[in-house]
Amino acid sequence: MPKQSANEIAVRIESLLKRNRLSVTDSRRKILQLFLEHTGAMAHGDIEKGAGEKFDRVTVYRTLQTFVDKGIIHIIPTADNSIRYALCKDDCGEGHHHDHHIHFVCNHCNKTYCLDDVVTPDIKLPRGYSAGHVEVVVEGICKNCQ
Amino acid sequence: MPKQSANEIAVRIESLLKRNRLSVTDSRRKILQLFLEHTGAMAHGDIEKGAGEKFDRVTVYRTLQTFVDKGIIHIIPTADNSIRYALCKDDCGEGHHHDHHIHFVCNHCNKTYCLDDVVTPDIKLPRGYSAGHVEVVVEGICKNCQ
DNA sequence: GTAACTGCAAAATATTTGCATCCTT
DNA sequence: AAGGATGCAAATATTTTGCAGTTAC
Repeated sequence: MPKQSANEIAVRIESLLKRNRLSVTDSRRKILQLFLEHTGAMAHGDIEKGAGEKFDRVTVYRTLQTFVDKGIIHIIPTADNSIRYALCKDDCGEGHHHDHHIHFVCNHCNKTYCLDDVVTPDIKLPRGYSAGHVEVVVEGICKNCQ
Repeated sequence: MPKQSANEIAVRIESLLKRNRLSVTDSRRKILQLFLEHTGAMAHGDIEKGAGEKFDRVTVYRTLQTFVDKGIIHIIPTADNSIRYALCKDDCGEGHHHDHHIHFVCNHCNKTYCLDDVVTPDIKLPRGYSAGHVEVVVEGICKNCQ
């Protein structure tokens, strides 16, 4: 991925918001910026802190909820009641997430990654069950912690 | 599965606790009973209510934590911050869970099932990542809701 | 009898809601 | 100007901790 100028990033953020019919506000810009800068997924707390203590916790809750609803970010479930959020690929939209990649949680650095190149497998279910979305979370050691 | 008498169940519960070096107390007995009676996984709230308003919320927290530590139950992550718990197979023990089955959440009845016969797939990770536990949660319509 | 477990109170956290004000369009 | 978004206060809900009393072994 080529390094982007600050300006390119700003444009990208703005277009992402406009495409989703959201007004372009400071908090939304900053939270999206965080997601773009950050490798891996972020928990609510990361976002609150990462944004430079600038805005209210309530705004973070509302902004994340809005982004999930619009398909801008998606939720990665974890076993410890601390869900994490990550950017969706561009083909997600309101009401329809299309994320078919798996997620990876490093046991060492505790980061969560979207492995966009690893597609969720087909799961053969017992008779009578029909599958919708498949969520895969692999836990292990990431490439930076080997 | 043959229907078990109340007595058989009581024996089973007691042996499960003793095998894990836990003292046999009322709350533990009742919570395990709930798990055995209940098809599918339970959230914290289900357990609190299900047990007949009998014991403290704190006891439920502590009991569930103990059971997870001992490998008696396992956690099923969800995307909505409401983790669920389900009984492990008998070969799990303290410090080592061996649950390789997938989980299924029904979008209609909202129950969560352990599909013990469906084994988690092998996931081919990018170079540099090494896999430990793989968690798969499939969302769809269960056999009772078709 | 001793260690382990429970229940209560209270603290610490996390999440949601209402409303007045401010910002984007 | 109008609708949407934010920030603050406060209401709820959730989870954790300390401790004294009770129970299992």
